[in-house]
Amino acid sequence: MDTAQRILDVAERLVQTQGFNGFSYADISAELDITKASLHYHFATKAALGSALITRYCAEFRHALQGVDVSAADAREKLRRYAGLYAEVLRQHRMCLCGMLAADYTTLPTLMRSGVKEFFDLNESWLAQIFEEGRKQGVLRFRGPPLDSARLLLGSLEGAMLVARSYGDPERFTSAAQRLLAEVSGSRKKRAGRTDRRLGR
Amino acid sequence: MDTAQRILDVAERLVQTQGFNGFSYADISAELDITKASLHYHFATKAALGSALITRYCAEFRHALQGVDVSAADAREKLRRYAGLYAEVLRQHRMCLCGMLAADYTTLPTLMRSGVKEFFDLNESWLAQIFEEGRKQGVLRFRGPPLDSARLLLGSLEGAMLVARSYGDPERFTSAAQRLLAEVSGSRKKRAGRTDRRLGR
DNA sequence: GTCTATAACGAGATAGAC
DNA sequence: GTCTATCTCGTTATAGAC
Repeated sequence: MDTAQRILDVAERLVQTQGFNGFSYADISAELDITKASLHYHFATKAALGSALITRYCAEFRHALQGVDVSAADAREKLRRYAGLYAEVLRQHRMCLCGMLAADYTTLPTLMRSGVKEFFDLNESWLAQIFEEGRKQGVLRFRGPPLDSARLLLGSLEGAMLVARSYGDPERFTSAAQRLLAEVSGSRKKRAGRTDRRLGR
Repeated sequence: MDTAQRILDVAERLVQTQGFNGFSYADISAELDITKASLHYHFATKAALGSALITRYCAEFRHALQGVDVSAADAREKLRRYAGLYAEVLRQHRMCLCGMLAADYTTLPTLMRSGVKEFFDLNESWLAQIFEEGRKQGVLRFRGPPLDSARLLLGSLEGAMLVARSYGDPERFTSAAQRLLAEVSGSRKKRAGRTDRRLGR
């Protein structure tokens, strides 16, 4: 497999678990049995490595969102799958890459800052589109502009991940996510024997 | 003023803006015109400094919550004030101390990890109490156990802060917080000329 | 592409004088 | 309590051989 990709794989996991200031080239070097000097051949600076991480993460996320678009039945189901993407990340004991970088934000090089915002923009515009679509189809009921709901959902899921990970308890996330989806999509039903719909896998 | 407190003040701001791995004793030293060696006199290790930060932050937060308890009229108003506490932190371009430390969680010494969870526990149990009180008084309507609502609100506010801070846009937070409070407290009204209730200050 | 070797610097921390 | 001086180690990054 491509060395650059293997480096990105390890670095990605390290950032998602320890933050951008919580790992070093030495950590990657140790895991891949490649010297630090070789790492610098592939990614000259840590800033370059970080930017590459974000670019790849955005591309993969875009792809995942397209997958949700084509496979989910309606807007409500798309939101469930979207939350499922986050749940899957958390299941690997990771934080969202850009959620983590948002914490490190003020210490990041300019290019990485832009990348983090691009990720959020990408998520917000996709979500806004889903909310708009769901409102039109009558499957989602919510107040205000779709973009507001999109931002609320994005921020809330990031925060739920952040806290849940500290407790090492993914169930904290899925519980919050389910409730959040119900609130934000305007479900009115008060069912006693409620079917516990799972988020993703 | 007490030197130890001045050190804590600077360190607190640095953690809230740059993360625990994003600042050093040298940074504090430069700001206070005190040598690094002197800092070590007050806080022997960075871990000790970190633990002291959390302890003080928890105490101050506990105090703030008591203030909300005695001054706010009803449960709904208490939640608004609670969100206002977060808004005030963000206005200073800071992240919640423990929200930030939650990102650094895996790299923290054990004592600090416990402290972060204590902070979250403190918030959750206070919020759960408010939700329970609000339900009893009939001013809040929500589904499920009060603790679930508490966790949802805590995580969502932390996440909204995290994202809003990246954009340097506190309005992103207040907007999300208002909507969140409406959803989580079960307001049903669809008002056209809605009074825009401010969060705090 | 990968290596050895090393530079240049900053980190957390300590010894001991004042 | 605060200082100077220093230690040790880890950090990002480079030079140059293979």
